[in-house]
Amino acid sequence: MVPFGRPRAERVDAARNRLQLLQVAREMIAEHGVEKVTMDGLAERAGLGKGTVFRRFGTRAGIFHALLDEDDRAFQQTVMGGPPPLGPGADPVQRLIAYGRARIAFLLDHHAIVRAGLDRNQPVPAGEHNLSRLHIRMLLGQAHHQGHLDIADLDSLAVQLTAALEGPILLYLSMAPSVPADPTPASIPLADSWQTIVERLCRTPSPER
Amino acid sequence: MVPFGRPRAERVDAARNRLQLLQVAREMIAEHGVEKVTMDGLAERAGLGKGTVFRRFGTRAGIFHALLDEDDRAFQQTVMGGPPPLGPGADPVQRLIAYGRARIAFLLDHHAIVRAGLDRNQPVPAGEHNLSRLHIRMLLGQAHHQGHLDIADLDSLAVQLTAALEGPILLYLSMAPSVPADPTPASIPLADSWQTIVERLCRTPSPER
DNA sequence: AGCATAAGCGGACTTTACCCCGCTTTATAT
DNA sequence: ATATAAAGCGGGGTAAAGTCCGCTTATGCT
Repeated sequence: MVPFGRPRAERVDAARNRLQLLQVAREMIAEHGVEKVTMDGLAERAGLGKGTVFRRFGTRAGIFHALLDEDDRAFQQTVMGGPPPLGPGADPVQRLIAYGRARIAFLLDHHAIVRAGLDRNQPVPAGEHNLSRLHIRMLLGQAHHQGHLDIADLDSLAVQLTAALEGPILLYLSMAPSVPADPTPASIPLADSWQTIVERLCRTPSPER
Repeated sequence: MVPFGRPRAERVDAARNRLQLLQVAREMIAEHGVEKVTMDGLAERAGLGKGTVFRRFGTRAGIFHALLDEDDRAFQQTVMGGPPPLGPGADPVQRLIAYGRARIAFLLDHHAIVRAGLDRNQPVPAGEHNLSRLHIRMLLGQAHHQGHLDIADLDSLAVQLTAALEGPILLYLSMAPSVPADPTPASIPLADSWQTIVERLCRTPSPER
């Protein structure tokens, strides 16, 4: 009588609508940019009611959050299962450096959506299970275990490194509507100084720089 | 005919209203918290029109920005002219560490206002003339000049250190409406790992830790 | 197949940030 | 002292986020 464990799978109409809304949202972003995506407009264009949109995503930021999640999954795949140094197998310090470079590129690629996903009520899409923070924390733990690092409070360090990595893009980078062409040039100084920070923090065994 | 240089000083009625609005805003924050400060409510309680509020502050975030500026001035004073190691006179690396500790405490003290001042349109109160970034940049320059630091791109490094310092509070720290009592305990791990980062980045001459 | 129930749905309603523009007040030049 | 132009002021108007609640539909059980 009470199907306890599972909260009853998502209804098929709900799933269809969710996908539909995400799809329409991407179209609207491609056509007019994130600023022009309104809840009313999205609902109307998808042929649904506004209540439905809010039920699925809770808040405007939630839409962009869901959008980012889709793309993030591919990124996580290469981090968790791809080839070294990004994927497993390489030295943890090398992986940290590679992760930072890849993450900066990813965030710049998606920066419009990332920023639209910020919500001034509620901390950040990232409070507890921020994947960057978790991954950085894990690599710090491994580095520590292998003797590259002798620091006590790895948790706080991970928080601050995550902020150092993502903060510039989330907070400071001009969100000028110009998403001109090549995000790479902007990313290089950030990536280089990320590498510097990591190398100095962890006495890297092979300072090949 | 055209008083070129100066853009004609602020009118006295405007100045009076500005102070009045700031004062009333503080009262409303003290009574019901930042969330309850609405533009209409503020205008009405100050006995002014809504248009006036927007003219003075441009946006809701602008109010909190102005409020923070007032308190920030005192903080800057102690940084620019107070006793070492926060003020001038101490070793730049020691000053960096002291600055981080002081800044974390300041931000936690004001975190409700700080967060209310964030605006999802427009980068951050901080894009170009973020005082933290500027101060950090200056101290890095001094450290470099004194040979504590041999890094090329001090500008990017300053951006990332600023994010490491302020990001956790701006982004990740739970903005739970509970601003319970003593923000200090939360600040200590952050401050300690800030010190760690700075010390490792700059070959501190006297690692007294 | 039929039924009970939880989930989904829609759109009117409320709240709030922000815009606009005609009127008033202040500061300056003569 | 008076004229004039710029700045300030007010409050009604718009748009968009988010809430509510009665109606509809899928789902799982028998």
